[in-house]
Amino acid sequence: MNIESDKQQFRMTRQRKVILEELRKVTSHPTADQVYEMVRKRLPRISLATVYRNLETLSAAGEVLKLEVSGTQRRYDGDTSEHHHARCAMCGSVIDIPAKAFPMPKIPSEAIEGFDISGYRLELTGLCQDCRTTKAV
Amino acid sequence: MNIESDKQQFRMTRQRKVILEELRKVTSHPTADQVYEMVRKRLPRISLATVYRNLETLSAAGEVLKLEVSGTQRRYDGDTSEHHHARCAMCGSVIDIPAKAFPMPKIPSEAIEGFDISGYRLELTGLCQDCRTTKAV
DNA sequence: GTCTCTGCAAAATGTTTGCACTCAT
DNA sequence: ATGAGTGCAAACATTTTGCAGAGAC
Repeated sequence: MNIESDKQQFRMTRQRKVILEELRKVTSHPTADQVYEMVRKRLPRISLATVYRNLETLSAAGEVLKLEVSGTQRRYDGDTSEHHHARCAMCGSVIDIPAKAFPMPKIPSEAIEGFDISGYRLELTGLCQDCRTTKAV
Repeated sequence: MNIESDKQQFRMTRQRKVILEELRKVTSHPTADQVYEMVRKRLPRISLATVYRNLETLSAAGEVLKLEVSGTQRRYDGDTSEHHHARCAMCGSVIDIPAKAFPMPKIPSEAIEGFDISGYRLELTGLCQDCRTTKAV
């Protein structure tokens, strides 16, 4: 096997570049179709399938995070640094929580009950500021 | 409005009873169609829609938990006591982790960055015993 | 008898895939 | 020039819903 064989395989297409740029711009954790709408303003002929494929590719490459939060739709995050997510029970929006605002216990190095833990995913729930100040429903 | 008006509205139909019984029997966090298969052995004519409707009703009533774990399908848990879940990265199975095996920090009473936290959902990831002992893939 | 619940089928939702063409390398 | 990437449409998987009839209360 060639030493060069594991070089960059991804082609930075216009679509991929714009998707990544738009995702990096926002902190709103958009769904695939929200990304589609954002990107469509710059590339009107892009298809939703391309958005899905690129979000998959970019998350596999570690450029964006694929979030598995509550709700029916998957969400994507352009910020790959360590942080938690909080989801508003009322409006469903997802905001970032800095890791140090809610420090997690260390993962035990020994297996818990036969399960070897390597990581965790924490989703906080509650009410966002908007929904709290607009309590009157 | 009548003082009696908020009495029990749920009818304990045969279908609902069997679904609850089957879910209480297992610790495997089955998906809706797995529940369907379990229940079908006792009620061959039940429909998948009825299973979905009853899982919804039972979770709204607090009798079972509707889990929002990673993956494409929703899972249900007949055990409503406090515990975490760990999902095997290899086979996708979900097991229970007792709350005291992985104690969580207290939720700060003050809002974090404008977000009023009321709860959390923790999903541990790693390898289950089966997949660890069968490392050779 | 009333009104919730059921089974069935059809619809809705979110995501993935096959294919011929395009374009980054 | 090559093959990864694209747009389109169609397929797919999961969940929800409309409706007429059944059954719990």
